[in-house]
Amino acid sequence: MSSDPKLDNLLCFALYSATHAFGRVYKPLLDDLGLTYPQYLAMLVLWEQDDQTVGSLGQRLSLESNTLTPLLKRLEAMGHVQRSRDPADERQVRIRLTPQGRALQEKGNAVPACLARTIGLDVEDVRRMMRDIGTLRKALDAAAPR
Amino acid sequence: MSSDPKLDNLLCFALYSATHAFGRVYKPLLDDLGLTYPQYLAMLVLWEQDDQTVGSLGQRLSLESNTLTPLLKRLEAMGHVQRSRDPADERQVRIRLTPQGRALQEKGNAVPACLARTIGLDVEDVRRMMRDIGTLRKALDAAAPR
DNA sequence: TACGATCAGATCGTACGCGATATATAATCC
DNA sequence: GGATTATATATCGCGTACGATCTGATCGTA
Repeated sequence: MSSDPKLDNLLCFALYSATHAFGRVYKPLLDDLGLTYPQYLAMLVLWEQDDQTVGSLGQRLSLESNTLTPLLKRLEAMGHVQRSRDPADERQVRIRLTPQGRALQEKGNAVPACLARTIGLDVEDVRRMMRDIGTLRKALDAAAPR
Repeated sequence: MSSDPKLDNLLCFALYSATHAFGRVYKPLLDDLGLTYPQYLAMLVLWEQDDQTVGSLGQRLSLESNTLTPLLKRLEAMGHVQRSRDPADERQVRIRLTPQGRALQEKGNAVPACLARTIGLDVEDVRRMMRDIGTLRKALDAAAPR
């Protein structure tokens, strides 16, 4: 009834492949900061809102502690964040930016704009894609309940 | 001059996050086939065109031998493909489907349609996203020459 | 033909993602 | 208040991604 699925017809592959391509473009810029892409995302979240738990970071990034804990330990080893148990609830670990981590924000903020210039996308196209991907996200999250 | 970049405004994060969400939806279906998502992509490419080199598979998937070699060895260990040096050019390794690997295609072909039903996306939306992501891909590839 | 350059894969090390499980703390219920 | 359950994070194992490097095969050219 329907023809065989081809790689190039699959939305999932288009996304998968574009995501990796994005990573390759980000790489040289993030090398300047000494961060990997996921580390940069975590720092972005902390720059938006300091002093968060591992859980709230994970919710923001759709990542679990099994991914975040080692990543955050690396950020701590680099001196960008400080990890400490919340005295009020010892189960939680609060992540706080160090002065060094806060200082990195200036360089970090410049990255997306620099990238936008490099890639040179139409603003309206980007807006439309953000909307479409948002719709997709909702459908995907509904299909794979946590 | 411009405000600080926020996670939710970044196209790269939308893509990154949607890609992972897609993976979560694929997981249970691919578990049935005993394949991971990248392994499934490799099989898709081979179902389209059997008897390819590691390099041509890599070009198709935008992956290098450092990723593909172990992945293909796993597919070989599972009995889905056969890896052998090309006698005409011993540098190349040709990947061929085994009867078992070919037999898997029937189940494999059903996956995307099943997924489409589960997610229930509008066909026109998908078409537009494929176009937009194609444009993006070109811009990204131009910005990060191999 | 001989030798340096190039090419195709493979190997190694690091860092994600994530399923499964462990551990410790808090909340709940008799 | 003591046992049970739930919650937050950590640990472990496996499979990608990918930079850097290695190995072996082929090509170019003198």
